[in-house]
Amino acid sequence: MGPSEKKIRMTRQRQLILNELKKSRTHPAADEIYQIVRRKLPHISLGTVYRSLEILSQAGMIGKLDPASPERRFDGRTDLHYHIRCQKCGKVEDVPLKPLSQIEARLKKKIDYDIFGHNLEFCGLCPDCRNSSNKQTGRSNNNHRKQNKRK
Amino acid sequence: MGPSEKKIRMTRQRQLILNELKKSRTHPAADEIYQIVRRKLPHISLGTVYRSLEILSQAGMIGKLDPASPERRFDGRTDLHYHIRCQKCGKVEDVPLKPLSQIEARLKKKIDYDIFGHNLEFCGLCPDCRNSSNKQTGRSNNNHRKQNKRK
DNA sequence: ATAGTAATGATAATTATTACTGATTTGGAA
DNA sequence: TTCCAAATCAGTAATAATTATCATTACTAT
Repeated sequence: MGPSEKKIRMTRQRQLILNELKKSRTHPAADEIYQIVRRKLPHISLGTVYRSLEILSQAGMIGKLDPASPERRFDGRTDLHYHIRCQKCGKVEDVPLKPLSQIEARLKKKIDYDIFGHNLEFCGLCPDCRNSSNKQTGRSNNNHRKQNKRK
Repeated sequence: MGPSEKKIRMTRQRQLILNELKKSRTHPAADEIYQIVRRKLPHISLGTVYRSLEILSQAGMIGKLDPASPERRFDGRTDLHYHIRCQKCGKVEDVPLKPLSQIEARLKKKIDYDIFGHNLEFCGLCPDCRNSSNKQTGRSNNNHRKQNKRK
């Protein structure tokens, strides 16, 4: 279904991580999963957990809550609007869609939360990146990482 | 408008950061803003940039693209669904809303991107947190930070 | 002007994540 | 089965983004 699904080797570690994640309803972070799986597999390494989560999510077997960039971004606009992020170059652009003005009220009727706002972000491939290399390399395409040359 | 707006002191640094952010259409990260503003204020510190961005966003004068938690979270569900995150305790829950099945097609008509998916997240206060302390302390309420006791 | 508070710059510390290394496991072909 | 190359592992070091600390400087309101 996703664009980059591969057949992966299902090791004991990956199977266990996958099972625990399927059981859980709490959307755990890597370290929480690590704490859980090490109860059954005490020698598992945190690195393995990170790698497995990445592999499983690339295979479409689990979801990432934040498929976004590693650094936080800011916005001069304060009116409600939405964004699209290019999977390849990481660029973020505003999107010409009207705000979903009803959606918070609709949700409010269904759950007992105070609701302050919402965020909608699209994920895609920008025209530049599509044209520059039509065929993707097959590898993950989050090659946009900063280098924080601290002097 | 937002829940936690305060009158803040508008220093030269904050004014400059705000101006540059208003000018920009690229949703820059802290370090990019730092690179820009230091051209006009060469002695500004990166820490000041981070602090100012946080302050300005709390005052509702700028937006954060990712008001989310610092760690990436994973999900056993792979079908399209949405989440709400409690501002106070950081908990994330699934939300009983049908997927916005048309919205990607609607956007596709307006922009020249390949679109792969979208993410919708609500921001709120869960019943537990609302009831445990009705009055907020006035300070920022992202007190949910991990400690990664490495060993 | 002075006192008190808040913000700054410089730097250190923390946290989440990724990269590296050599050992181990895996699945397919002979 | 047995061998082998490739994939994966555990353990650890390194990196990147962010936050904390702290002494100094700049505002603000008396």
